[in-house]
Amino acid sequence: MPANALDVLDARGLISAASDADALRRALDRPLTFYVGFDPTATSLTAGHLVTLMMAHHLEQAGHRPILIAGGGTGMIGDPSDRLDTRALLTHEDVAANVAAIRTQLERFVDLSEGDALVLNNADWLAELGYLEFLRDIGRHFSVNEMLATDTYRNRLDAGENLNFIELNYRLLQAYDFLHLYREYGCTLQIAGSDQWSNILAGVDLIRRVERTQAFGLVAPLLTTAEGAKMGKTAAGAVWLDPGRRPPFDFYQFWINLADGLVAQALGMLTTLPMSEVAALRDLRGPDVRRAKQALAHNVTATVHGREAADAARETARSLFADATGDAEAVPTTLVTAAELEAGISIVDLLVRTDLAPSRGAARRLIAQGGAYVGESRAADPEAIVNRSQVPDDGLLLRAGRKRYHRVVVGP
RNA sequence: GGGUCGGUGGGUGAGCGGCUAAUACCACCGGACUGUAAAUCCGGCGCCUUUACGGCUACGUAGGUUCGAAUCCUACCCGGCCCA
Repeated sequence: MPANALDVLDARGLISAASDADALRRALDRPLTFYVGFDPTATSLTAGHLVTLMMAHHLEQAGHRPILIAGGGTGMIGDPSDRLDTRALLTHEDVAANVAAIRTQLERFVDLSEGDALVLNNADWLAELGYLEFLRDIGRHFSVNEMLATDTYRNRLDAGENLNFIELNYRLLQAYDFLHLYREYGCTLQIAGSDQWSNILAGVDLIRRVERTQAFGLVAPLLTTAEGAKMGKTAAGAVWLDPGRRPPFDFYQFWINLADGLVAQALGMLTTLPMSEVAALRDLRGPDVRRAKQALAHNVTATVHGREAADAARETARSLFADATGDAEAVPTTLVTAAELEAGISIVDLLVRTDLAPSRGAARRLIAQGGAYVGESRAADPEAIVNRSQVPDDGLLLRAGRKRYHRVVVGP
């Protein structure tokens, strides 16, 4: 008899609230169908989505059926949760493209190849809703007083920010999704991050009122930075799961560079390591915390980008930061044509080309402040030119600051 | 629809005719120290360049007044509050 999924999630620190824990535990004794939604606001998911993806992963492992919703319908609206500003509306085309792109990423976490796991687009049922019908059948179950009393909406009002009608309706649509999935697929559990708690409860309530059935909600704590900000974004941009937007090596490095205080939590929530191993890693102190970070980074990178990419990232990181053995295979690479190199490229241009500097001015600044390296040597002269002869066959390694690396390779 | 207040750089938010590429704080970047961590200290943080008391662009949008405008005027767009 395998452990109850609720206990598995709880042990990993993935539960922040459950709508009726005792009844849910009983329900999880037998296979059930659960769902989790993702807003298609970009062509890639980010590190911030990992928490719910892992929840789904563990539930599936425990024998439950996942339904993953790429929210093409709700994505048209924009979730106001946790935001004080109004979201920009996405076009139909954007949403469709994003949904398609995200779908492939979901497969990393949930096995869609066999069994009856589903990926659905809620636009399929939301788009055909009749307004009058929706108001009459669904809208009547929602109290505006109650909605305005919840943090999500009250914060907006208290802050003197605009809250438009579209956003007020987001909750109804999400609740309707849950109802629809219950009716069509027998889905009785919705999971998400804790910012979705009240939206989920709205769905649970709706199902109870309309179907006279108990459904459940389960939310995970949000991983936050040391400052309490939502994790998953850095100044350099979001931590995309798409290898094209955030190379696996950089993704690995993101986890290595995580603040110590977050490591214990992240090990439980985001890795697939057995809890016995997690417990041991959590006991590490001082410089040894790096070992925990390596385990974290490798495991998460392997989940997202595959074992091979994770191994390569780890080897490269070791050679760059530890022993300087091994090679820098996995460092993000930019191709520069032989012709360009024959003519010579200024170091400033190269820093911009490789995204190590956002502008030429920033590149000059970087050099002036002593933060730019070409190979092993610190670049002192912003006017310096890099020639073909300076680029070895395996590429010229550029460095910005202490730990941002990029390689230049002679291309066609 | 009426009244009123407001829209400034990634965020909060000063400035209210020249001294302002624009105070301050946060975030961020580089250096030192370290454990590829945190804290701390130092420097930086619109774009371009021949790096210069240089050029260009920028304070919701479009015009206007002025030798000179983020700062004044007009119209429009967007938002808060009050009234309907």
